[in-house]
Amino acid sequence: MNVDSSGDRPYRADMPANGQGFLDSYLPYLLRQADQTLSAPFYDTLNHYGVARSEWRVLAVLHELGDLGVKDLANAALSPQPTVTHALRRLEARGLVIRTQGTQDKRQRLVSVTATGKELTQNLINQAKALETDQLAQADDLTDLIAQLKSLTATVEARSQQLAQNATQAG
Amino acid sequence: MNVDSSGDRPYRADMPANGQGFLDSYLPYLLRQADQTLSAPFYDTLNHYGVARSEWRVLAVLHELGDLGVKDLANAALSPQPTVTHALRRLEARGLVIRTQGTQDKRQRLVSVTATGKELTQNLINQAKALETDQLAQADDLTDLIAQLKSLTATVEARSQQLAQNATQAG
DNA sequence: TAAATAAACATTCATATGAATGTTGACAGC
DNA sequence: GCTGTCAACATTCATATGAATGTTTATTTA
Repeated sequence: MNVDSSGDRPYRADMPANGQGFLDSYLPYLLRQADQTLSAPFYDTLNHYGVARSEWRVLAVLHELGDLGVKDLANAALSPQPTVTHALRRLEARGLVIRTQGTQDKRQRLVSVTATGKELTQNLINQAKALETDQLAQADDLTDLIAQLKSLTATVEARSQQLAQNATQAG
Repeated sequence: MNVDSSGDRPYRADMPANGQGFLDSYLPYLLRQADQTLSAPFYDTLNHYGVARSEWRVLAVLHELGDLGVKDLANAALSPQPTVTHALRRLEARGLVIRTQGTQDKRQRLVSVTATGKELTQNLINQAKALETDQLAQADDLTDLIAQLKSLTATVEARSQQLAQNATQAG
């Protein structure tokens, strides 16, 4: 594991040599490292637009899935519900989304993106795509990696469900 | 992209169908999703020990690499320097680490883990390993995935360096 | 060597985060 | 139709986070 004391690259580290450590092959570490390395330049973009990361995640999900309730939004945005509610309040204050009362279930709040919000979202997505394209130009083919990530998540998710099931039965 | 409004699984989402969206194949999203799905149970463990995530990252890195200065620590822990300094203050207050003045460079603070800290770290790592083993029991072989992640990070990192280099020359 | 510059770490401070909890509405059993 | 239970979202509040900046020591330059 090489930390590179000299170069000026915050948030990152390489870790080859040093024998077989723990972190060296700890998946969450590697996943987070890859995420940060890929996302770093895009975070500058978000900063430029004054958009928090939680807000970006909400916008991206709404773009992907259309109008959604807060719970589904939180699930898809990989964020806790209160974090999403806070983000929505800020986005609504900026006129980027609107929350309407649910028709069936009056507890629900259906979140939709305004025209302005859609424009901003599209800009952000374009930028994200452009950055990714540039970054991955030199990289190997990724279809395999993507498939493995999805499979991994699905498998672990299923396992977690199974455990929750058992816990419920056991009481 | 299926959000699953019913089941009770915060922080997660599956996203198959719905055609080819953006998020659906956006690597940072998939990486973060995998990370969260894998890490979720371990976060309960951290909670149980009263250890913040940033603190865990610091301890894990120190375990892996031995005594380190704050900057190298921050790099390897994938965290900003102020975050690490805060974490260190808390860890030091709990008697889990100590900071000593650097011998060569008196600006540096060499961070080392106390006996208590090492014990706690070992417990946490054992728990992380146990959880991971259980989670990945059903999963396919991961050596390939790990290699791809490392390669991806290295490639993108190199590209980023290259850009920084050009910027400096141009400046 | 004095001065300017930069590097390592600490500190300040505004803000995002999320755990805990509150509020409102749905829904089951009676 | 009541009553209890649960679900969806909002709110409160203590805390982690990190950008900006300060302080101290190295290092370079004149």
